[in-house]
Order: sequence, then structure tokens, then C-alpha cells
Amino acid sequence: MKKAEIPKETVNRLPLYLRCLNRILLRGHKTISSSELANLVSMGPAKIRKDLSYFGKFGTRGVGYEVKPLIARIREILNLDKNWTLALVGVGNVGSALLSYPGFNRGCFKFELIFDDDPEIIGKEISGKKVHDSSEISDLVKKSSIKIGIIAVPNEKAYDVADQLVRGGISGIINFAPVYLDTPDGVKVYQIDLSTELSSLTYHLVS
Amino acid sequence: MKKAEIPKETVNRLPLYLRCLNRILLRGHKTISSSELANLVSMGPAKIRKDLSYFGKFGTRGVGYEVKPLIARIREILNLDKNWTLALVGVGNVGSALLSYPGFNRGCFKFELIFDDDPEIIGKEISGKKVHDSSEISDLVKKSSIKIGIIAVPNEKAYDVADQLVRGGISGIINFAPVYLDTPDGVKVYQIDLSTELSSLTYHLVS
DNA sequence: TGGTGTGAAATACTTCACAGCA
DNA sequence: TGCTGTGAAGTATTTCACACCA
Repeated sequence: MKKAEIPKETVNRLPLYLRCLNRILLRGHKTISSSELANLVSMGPAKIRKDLSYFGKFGTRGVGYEVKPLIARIREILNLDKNWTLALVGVGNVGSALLSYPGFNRGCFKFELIFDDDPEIIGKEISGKKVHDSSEISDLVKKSSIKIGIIAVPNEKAYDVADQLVRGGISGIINFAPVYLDTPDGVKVYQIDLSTELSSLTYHLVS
Repeated sequence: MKKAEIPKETVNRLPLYLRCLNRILLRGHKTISSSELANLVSMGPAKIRKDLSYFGKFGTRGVGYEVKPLIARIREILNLDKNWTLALVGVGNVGSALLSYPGFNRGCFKFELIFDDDPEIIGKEISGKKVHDSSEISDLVKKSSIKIGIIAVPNEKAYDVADQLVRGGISGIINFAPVYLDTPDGVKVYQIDLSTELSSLTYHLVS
């Protein structure tokens, strides 16, 4: 039960399981065994049982796991049963794509504050939200209860934006700018970088 | 030297090192020690030395690593010294963001084929490239030398697109649709899913 | 019978600590 | 002296194999 004992890798796999289970549920299956789930995600069944066992016993011997309660439990473990509000900085191509990303506005994530530094855009409404001046980031974030900031600005501006988000009291950042952000201990950064993903691919594609 | 012996985790870190080294180079530093690099990426210096040692000895004892050759070597290891052409399927919000992503058109990645299934868009030019009908994916990809396909279409269409890319002879896929793609053994899939990244964050943000 | 839950074994990865070289 | 390169020790994760139960 103690978080410290749960392998990082296990936590990383939970969203993957969740995606599969949701599909299984849509197909009308009520239960699923570890081997069936294992097939769907190309892994060994033991790994799945081990992973799930860290959080309790939801399986029935001889049958498998009930899909619906399992989904609910994983969502709970990942804190996806709570509502999360987000601050988005940068409404260029990436920012706009995020705002219209369907998996977002339904679900537990919602954009609450939007920032940009382009005078043409500041003050306008996008997706029903007013775009604020980037210089107000720390102030407005501080006044809100937002815990997650998304950085979708050009590289050289990312450092400053991260800094402002941190001063606003954010505790997690998703960074689309391909630069390394150095943040205080309490602030987790997730880096999304297509070049990185592509590098992993190219490494494996030539043997 | 044999790839099989190189830890997956090590390969995953190489793009991160590359990002930092490029920044170091821009700042005019000629050499860097493992401890300096370690600081920049918040890791232990031994890990960096170990990582680099899998690919040979580029360091000078008492001095550190020469930045330029190190960058060149890592790019070579990741096969970033070759030119890669890409097929993009889906020119919606995500697709457009990718086309205008600056780290792409310079560098070794280039979009060569673009597909969509919207009759309004098919035949038009985007970023100087004609948009083809999605039904032609497997044919056109087969005729090209493209090895990497990027899927940026709505979820339910992703399966079919993946199928067509595979039949076209692709060997790597980057999938932006939050669904699990089951592909043959020779085809690597990288899943980019903001919900997943956010889940990893939300897990850690509540203790 | 069929599939979970789990210690124990096997494997993978990280960290330590130090020999050896510029 | 300072920093790399690396075996060896330490930790984390995965896989095995089987007791146990619906």
C-alpha cells in the first residue's frame, strides 16, 4: 500500500492497462484474465498480475478481473477520479492542438487559464476562455488552484515560463519545448519531445 | 558493442544528453566532464560515464569529454546522421502542429508524404506538399523509401491507418491516437498520449 | 479446471569505489 | 591532481512456478 514500494515501472504501465480496459469494456466484456490483457499489450501475464497485486486483490481465481471495478480502481490509483485544472501557456500550433484534443475536455482534465505573449491574441477568447498576458502567469496561477502547467512556447521562452509557473505554485509541468528545465524538487517535469521519440525509433530501425 | 547488451534505459537517455550537449556547445564550451553533465540533467555522474562507455571511450582522463565529437557520436549511435523521411496521416490540429514543428524540417527528419481523408483538403498543398487521399497510403508508401509513419487521426480511424502503413512496408509508427495498436513484430510503435503523461503526473501530485 | 496472488530465482539496471592515465 | 572507464556490489524489476481458491 505504501507508494514507496510500488515500482515506478508499474505506475507507468497503469495508463496503458487503462486504455485497453476501456476498449474491452466498450466491446461488452465483463471480465478479463491476466493472459488476455497480456496479449492485448504484448506482455507476460505474470507481470500484469504482479502489477495489479501492488494495489490490492481485485481478481477472482478461475475467472479473472472484473473490468469495470478494475478501471475504477486504476483511475483512483492514478488520481484520475479527481478533477484537474490546467494552465496552458502558448496558443500556437501545439497549444491549439491541445485545446481541441478530445480526450481532454471530457474526462477529468480541464484548461482553466490560457496565456500567450502575442498582443494580437491577448484578450481574445479561445475555446470559451480569455487569453491572458504571459506576464500575469505567476499572479493568476497563484490565485487559482491549478497544479499542472503546460508549456507550449518556443524554446527560448520556455525557461522563463517555467520559472513563472513555479513561482505561481504549480507542482507539475508538461513541457513541449525541447529544452531541459531545471525546477525545484517539489516540481515534476514531463518532457514531451517528438525528436526524442523519433530518436528512439531511428535507433531501433537500423540494425 | 553489440546492441543487445546496451540497456534500453541507456538508449532512452541519449536524446536527453544530446539536448544538453547542444546547449553546451552553443554556449561555447569545448569540453564537459561527467559531473557537469550530470548536474545539468540531475543524475549521478557514474551513470553518465557508464552510459557512454557502452559505445566506446570518448573521454579524456583528467579533462572530460569533447563536446563536438560526443554530439557527433551520439547522433551516429541514434542514426540521426542519416536522412529520414516521414509519412504523416491526418492534417487536423495535431498534424498541422507537427508540420510546423521547427525541430523537424531542419534536422534529419522530413515529411515526404501527407494523407487525409477529408475531400476538402485532399489535393491541396500544405507546407509545399500535396495532400493525398488516405486510401492511397499503402500504395504510395510502398513506392517510397519511407520507414516511419505518423498517425494523427481520430481514434477509430487509427487502426485502419496503422494497417495500411504496415502493408506499405513501414517499420516504425508514431501514434498520437490514444489507442493501442497491435502490429507485427517488425514494426515498432511509439505511443504519444497526453492523457498518459498527465496520468503519470497526477499519480505523483497527490500523496 | 482455470486463473489469481506471491515468495523466490533470475535478470536488468544503477551506484560504488578505485585503478590508471593525461 | 582530476576525471575517465569499469569490475564488483547493491537495488530494482521481471519472470518463474506453484499453492490456493472460485
